[in-house]
Amino acid sequence: MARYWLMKSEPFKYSWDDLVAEGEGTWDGVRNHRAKNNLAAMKVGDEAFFYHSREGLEIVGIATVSVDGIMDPTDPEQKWAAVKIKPKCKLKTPVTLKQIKAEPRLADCELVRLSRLSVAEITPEEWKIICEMGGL
DNA sequence: GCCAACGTTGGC
DNA sequence: GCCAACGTTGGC
Repeated sequence: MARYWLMKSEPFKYSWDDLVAEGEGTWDGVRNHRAKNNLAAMKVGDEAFFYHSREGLEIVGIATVSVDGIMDPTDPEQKWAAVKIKPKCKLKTPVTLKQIKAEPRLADCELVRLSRLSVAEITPEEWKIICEMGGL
């Protein structure tokens, strides 16, 4: 069964619009073991929220994993994982970090608990709640 | 721009 | 193998 994720990106580096413009993006450059484990656990067809960090601080869209289990092309030692993702749809209304923190049912999610984790897992329940908050 | 949280490094 | 120092990330 498909799992759900949340991927953080700084919009001035790589934004949702960049992903849409390219059609498919490689999620690389992750240098955190926990995030790497999450990346390695992703399978084609899994869905991920696309979150803008540092600026915006909100979930803007949903992407699907199109290629899983690849090596990070930016890593010369080839020990870090990466995946490719494609944009699926935009949220009708972005869900901000503020809203997520204000929602008691989302208090335990990795995004809130581990604010510095760039790739977090989202449970199916949390996924549903955030989708509803985003107007989907 | 600041600072807290976390990960990594290196001396012992 | 412990832990202090340092660097980086990300929310504010």
